[in-house]
Amino acid sequence: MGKKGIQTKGLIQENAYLLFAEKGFAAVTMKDICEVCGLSRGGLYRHYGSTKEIFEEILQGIADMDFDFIKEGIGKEQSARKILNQILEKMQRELLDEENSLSCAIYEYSCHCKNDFMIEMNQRAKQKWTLLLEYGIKNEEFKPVDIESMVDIILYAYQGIRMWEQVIPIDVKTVENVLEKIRKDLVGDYDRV
Amino acid sequence: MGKKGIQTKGLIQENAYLLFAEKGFAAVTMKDICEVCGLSRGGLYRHYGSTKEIFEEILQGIADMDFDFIKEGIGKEQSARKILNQILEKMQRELLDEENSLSCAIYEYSCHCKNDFMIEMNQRAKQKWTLLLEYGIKNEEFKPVDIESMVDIILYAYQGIRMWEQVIPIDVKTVENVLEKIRKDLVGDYDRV
Amino acid sequence: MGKKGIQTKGLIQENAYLLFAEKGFAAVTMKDICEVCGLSRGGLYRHYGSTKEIFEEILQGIADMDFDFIKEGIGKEQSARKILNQILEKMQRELLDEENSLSCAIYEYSCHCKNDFMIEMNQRAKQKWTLLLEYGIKNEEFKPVDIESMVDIILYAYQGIRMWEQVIPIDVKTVENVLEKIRKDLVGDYDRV
Amino acid sequence: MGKKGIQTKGLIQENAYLLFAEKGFAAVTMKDICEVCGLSRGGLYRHYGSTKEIFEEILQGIADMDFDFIKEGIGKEQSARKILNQILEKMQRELLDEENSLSCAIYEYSCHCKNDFMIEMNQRAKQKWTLLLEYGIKNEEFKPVDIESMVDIILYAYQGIRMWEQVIPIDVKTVENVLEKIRKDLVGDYDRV
DNA sequence: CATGAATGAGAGTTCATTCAT
DNA sequence: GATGAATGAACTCTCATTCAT
Repeated sequence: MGKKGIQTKGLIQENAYLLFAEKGFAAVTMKDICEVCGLSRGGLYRHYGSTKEIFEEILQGIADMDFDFIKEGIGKEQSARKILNQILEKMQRELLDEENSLSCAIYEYSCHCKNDFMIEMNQRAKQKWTLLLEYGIKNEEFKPVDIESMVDIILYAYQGIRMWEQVIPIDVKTVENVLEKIRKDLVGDYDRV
Repeated sequence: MGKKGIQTKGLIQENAYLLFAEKGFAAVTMKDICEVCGLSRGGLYRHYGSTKEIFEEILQGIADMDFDFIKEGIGKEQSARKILNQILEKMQRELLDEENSLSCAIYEYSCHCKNDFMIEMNQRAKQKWTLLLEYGIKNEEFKPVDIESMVDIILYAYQGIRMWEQVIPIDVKTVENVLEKIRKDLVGDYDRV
Repeated sequence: MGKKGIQTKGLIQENAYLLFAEKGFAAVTMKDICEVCGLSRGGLYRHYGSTKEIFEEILQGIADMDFDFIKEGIGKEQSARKILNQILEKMQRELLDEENSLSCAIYEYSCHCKNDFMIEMNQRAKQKWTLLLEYGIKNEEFKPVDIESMVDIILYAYQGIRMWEQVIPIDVKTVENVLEKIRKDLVGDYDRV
Repeated sequence: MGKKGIQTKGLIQENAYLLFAEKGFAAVTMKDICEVCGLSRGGLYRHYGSTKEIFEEILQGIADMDFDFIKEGIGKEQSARKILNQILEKMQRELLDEENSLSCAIYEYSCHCKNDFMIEMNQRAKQKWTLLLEYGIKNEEFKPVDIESMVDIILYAYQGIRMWEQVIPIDVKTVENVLEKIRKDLVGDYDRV
């Protein structure tokens, strides 16, 4: 594939992303994508054979950008509380930027095209949180919670909000409530960095 | 509308339910519903003008069957812990019966047809849990948690699982973990009814 | 057919008339007629098998009410000019009451269901005018015009206006122009009754 | 739009014209047009979204070819009588070629899709005739008739025949009668070019 | 007589997909 | 690589028409 081809693929991904964020997965047609990309039918098909294919490449791109700073932080022997705060802040930012969220689309995609993509994503997230909790508890920075339960509730509450905010208006307060409860469950009331 | 008509509407709802549970909302066509109901095109259109219409009637039916036993329980001055256990058991049953869950469909529907239905459902659920927590705390059956945070995390964790179990395999353990954590946060380790 | 049946047929004709006047012939469906009559499908079909059937009965009713006062007038040896004025006034009234005109519908019907109905109507009209012109010329009340040409131009100009007023706004002036020219061609400028 | 597209549009217009002339406006479906054009459904929709759209383009084409030789003739200071004879001959040719007349279709179209197209066509025609009559009277080639009445009767009689010949058989004689009367009203009996 | 449920044919419309240019 | 014309399948929706009640 030449330089031009790669460029066009990039263009397609960018425009398709916005479309998926806006309309979900199933409602987006190849025709729609042609239009937002200013590309002809044949032109699009030269690069991708279906919306599924395009979507999967977008997902792959996202997965690759995942937050690796947990591992990094632990490697650098940073404070567990500091890492926790960073994550919670990142989560908050994401939860409040509902606009450009692919949540709907990802969910629809997953329901329709059963595959292991989501399973992997989920496992990765679980692993990271487990790592962090073990690290924090070992260092006596976190309370000795039941790690498994805690990780489960963190992840599903996060995902729950992430998805429902597409459907019902969720105010900042709710997001703060949930994140704050997580923080308290882990570090108690002592402090807040 | 005669007796026959009501019967047919019921038939349509039952069959459509299964279809929506299986395929989500958007992927179901009027034609599909015709087929599963053994009804002709015109016959179906006699009763419903769109999948949306059918889906909304199904949702309404569900909403009407909502768990009112919280209010009842409080009215009868039952133990808060007993009520809690009942709810948690109900939630568990629902979470483990992923097969017939409309979660996907509801979510898709909500994303595509923005309306107040979900908002109402959410508010109702919040109200009920708030009621229960206030009641339990007042009676000193529950720990004096921050009610708002607790309710938020309960609901979103529940919804998070409910939805993601359509996408990734969730084992019984996870469900138990989450529900158990909720129970512990409220009543501590003392007992389990 | 019982009394009730005749009543219902009358009801159907009245309501269908308005519908045909409003929407033309082809655009009216049996369903539409059911609705305006407040009748069920089966109920309507008991009386008429198609819109064509209904329309033809309506037309028959109209044809029967045709202006027979030309013959009457001549029989009573009335003045030809007086009869002419009566007819022209009647035509004017009809041309100005475009609202309830079946023109569109009749035309559509005729185009689609070629039959002799229109031919008969046309011939009858020609006969009557010919009669009147012969009578008037014989009595030296009318100028000695070429009867055939005159009758043709009268009838087609009338029909032309009748139809086009459904499509373009025709002002009173135009109607008066045309009718006045007919009068002048026949009786000259002497007088106006 | 490429060369191929323009070709196809032309093909569609030609074939659709014949269909409209045969069946009127409303009775023609997109499917019918597909068939006569030997085009697939999607292929037709590529170019036109509805029969209305196609019909309007055909009408536009006709309007553009309108008889401009009145203006030309006057510009070249031709004899008014000569111009009149040309027009009358053209009208006669049109009135006798009922086969390919869009009259029915235009009328139906106008009844159903009220718009200014017909009004414009009508005004244009009136203007031209008025121009000619003024010119002829000024040059003392025509009798000093009342221009407005005369124009009205000419146009509506013409339209009347044009439309009714779709419905009732009109013989050559009738057409000649009407046109001859117009000629006589204007130039008298002196001569015939 | 009248109702309204049901059938089935057919029109409108939209797309994924292919292909000549 | 890219264009846009064309195909054909699938879906939505509307009716004429029938029939059990």
